[in-house]
Amino acid sequence: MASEKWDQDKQTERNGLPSRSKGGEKMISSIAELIADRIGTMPAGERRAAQTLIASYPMIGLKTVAEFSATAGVSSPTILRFVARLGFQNYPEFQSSLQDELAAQLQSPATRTLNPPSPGGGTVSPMLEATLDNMRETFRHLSDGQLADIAARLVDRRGKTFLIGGRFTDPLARYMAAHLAVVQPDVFHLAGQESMWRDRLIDMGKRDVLVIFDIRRYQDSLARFAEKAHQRGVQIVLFTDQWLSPIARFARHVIAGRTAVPSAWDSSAALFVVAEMLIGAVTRQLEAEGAKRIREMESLR
Amino acid sequence: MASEKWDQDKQTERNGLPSRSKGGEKMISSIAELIADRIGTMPAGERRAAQTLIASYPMIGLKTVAEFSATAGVSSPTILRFVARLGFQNYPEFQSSLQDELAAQLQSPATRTLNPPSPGGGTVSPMLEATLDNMRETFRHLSDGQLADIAARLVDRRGKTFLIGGRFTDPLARYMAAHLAVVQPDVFHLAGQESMWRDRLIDMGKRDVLVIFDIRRYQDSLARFAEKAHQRGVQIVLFTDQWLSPIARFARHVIAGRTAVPSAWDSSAALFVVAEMLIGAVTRQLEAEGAKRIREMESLR
DNA sequence: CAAAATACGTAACATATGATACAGCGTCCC
DNA sequence: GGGACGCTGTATCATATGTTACGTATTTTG
Repeated sequence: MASEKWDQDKQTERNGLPSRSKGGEKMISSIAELIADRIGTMPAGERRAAQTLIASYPMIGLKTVAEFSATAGVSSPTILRFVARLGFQNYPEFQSSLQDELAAQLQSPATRTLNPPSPGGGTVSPMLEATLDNMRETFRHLSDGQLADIAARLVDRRGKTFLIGGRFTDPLARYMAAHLAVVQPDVFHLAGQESMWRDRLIDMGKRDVLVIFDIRRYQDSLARFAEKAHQRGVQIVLFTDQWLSPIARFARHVIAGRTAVPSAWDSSAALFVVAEMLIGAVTRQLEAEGAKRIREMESLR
Repeated sequence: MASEKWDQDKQTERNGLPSRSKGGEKMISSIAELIADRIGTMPAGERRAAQTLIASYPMIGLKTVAEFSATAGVSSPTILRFVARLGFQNYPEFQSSLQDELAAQLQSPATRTLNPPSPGGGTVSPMLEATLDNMRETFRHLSDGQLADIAARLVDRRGKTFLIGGRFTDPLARYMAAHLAVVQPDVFHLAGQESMWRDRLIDMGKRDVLVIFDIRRYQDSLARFAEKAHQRGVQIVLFTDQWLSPIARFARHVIAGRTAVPSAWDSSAALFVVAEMLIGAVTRQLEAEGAKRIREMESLR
């Protein structure tokens, strides 16, 4: 009776990561980091391979060399040179390493939740941390109800929607306008000279909504504009920072986002996220009509 | 754009699970369930294979038939009969299916976390969760070093900086341009008609940097532009999504942000945050000169 | 208990897959 | 502007890998 080992294969003395021998260097604990570390020293083709792998990490690396090379748009040998440069003896060894890493990840979902404790030198991590905190804080003070109200106001299509922003926040207004305009008519982004938008005031009335982005340092021109719009009965939705732009006084809805980050600039990321959610909420509510509209629009392109 | 399922992975028409043809039967959505369903009807050897796979699911299934058979203590043909009984045509097909399953899991970490749907049928929270996850994921694959490299490239002021974006991402380009233009000269945002920017190509050369934002659906016009710029030796920095815009091919640096959220739209929030960090990094490096410049600018206002 | 059917492993086979040699091309440097 | 170097793709090669055929062992059934 064959009590021996079956297809006994040479029992892979599975190596972990390739030798990062020297002391004093930074700790490399995953292939992704290894790549990030060396991507700077790679030639163009291999860098494409690296980027492709990182983009859908690590799945591509588990497929065959041929598939990998195809998605990366390079030849097979380039892929092999790439893994060789990472320090692996051959492709299967590289794949094994990826699998081990995956296995470890799957077993401890905890490690997925947050980044490695962020080494001291990291100039990025503190900023990322701050940004994430900002978002949590922003949403702690922002209920679903409020967002739903605003979304409802934007959906209620008896009037028009105008959007405008300040020096650095105008792109947010544009971003929101670009999306809203797809799902509903009468969405206008106010750009250009102050005199330009002031003239649009004449088109605005009670049933219209004006979305304003204004963070420090608040711009007088925006405040003036907001006041006039308010006088005409326009409903104002204000995106501002935690210190509240003076426009808050005229606004029907105020969204106060946290903006503090360890940088010379304030961060608009939290406001950006709120804007995206509003876009999402509006789109969802318009699903029925919106779908038709979107199809029409597609056929026009 | 709109109306696609949000975590929909482009490629892989790859057969999902084997034919669970009949209606009325219980839904099988993973290979693990499929096995649990059929393990009762399997002969001894295949059952050992099944148990082995379940025990360290799904890693063993990604290895070779030989390794699988060895760990299960059966012969290779038994493994093959096992996967055949599950309904797969051959072993590679079985592996692909496992990989797809894994990829789906990895891409929506939110679902792993098993968060209670949050009070009030909140439409907001899942989106916030997804957004935060996107950021964590994005930065997991993005090292300080890479950002520093790109920042250095932007700081190295022997050339000009051009920024451009797609239909919905152009505001990001604007946002970044607005900030960079404050701390350094020769920053240009390319807007308007395609013909407008194409004419600017003539000003671009080896020492210049072109920052492009391009996410699904990728715009041909941007790709054409990128290619021409690349031919002129312009250094391209690409902000894209995890599926990589075709422009990645020409890019010197690629930043792949996660964009999947439970909404009809893709989210650019992660890219926005990266952009802010880049702005911060550049500003920091230019501190000395920058401070002077900013003071000058202040006095001009 | 005998005979048939099923299950399983051994060994040979075909091929998909990774590895290598080499030549063309672009780039950098002198 | 010319020569050397390095990078990349094509074509070829070796082999690891999945697959199949077949004979033996085991279980099932009348």
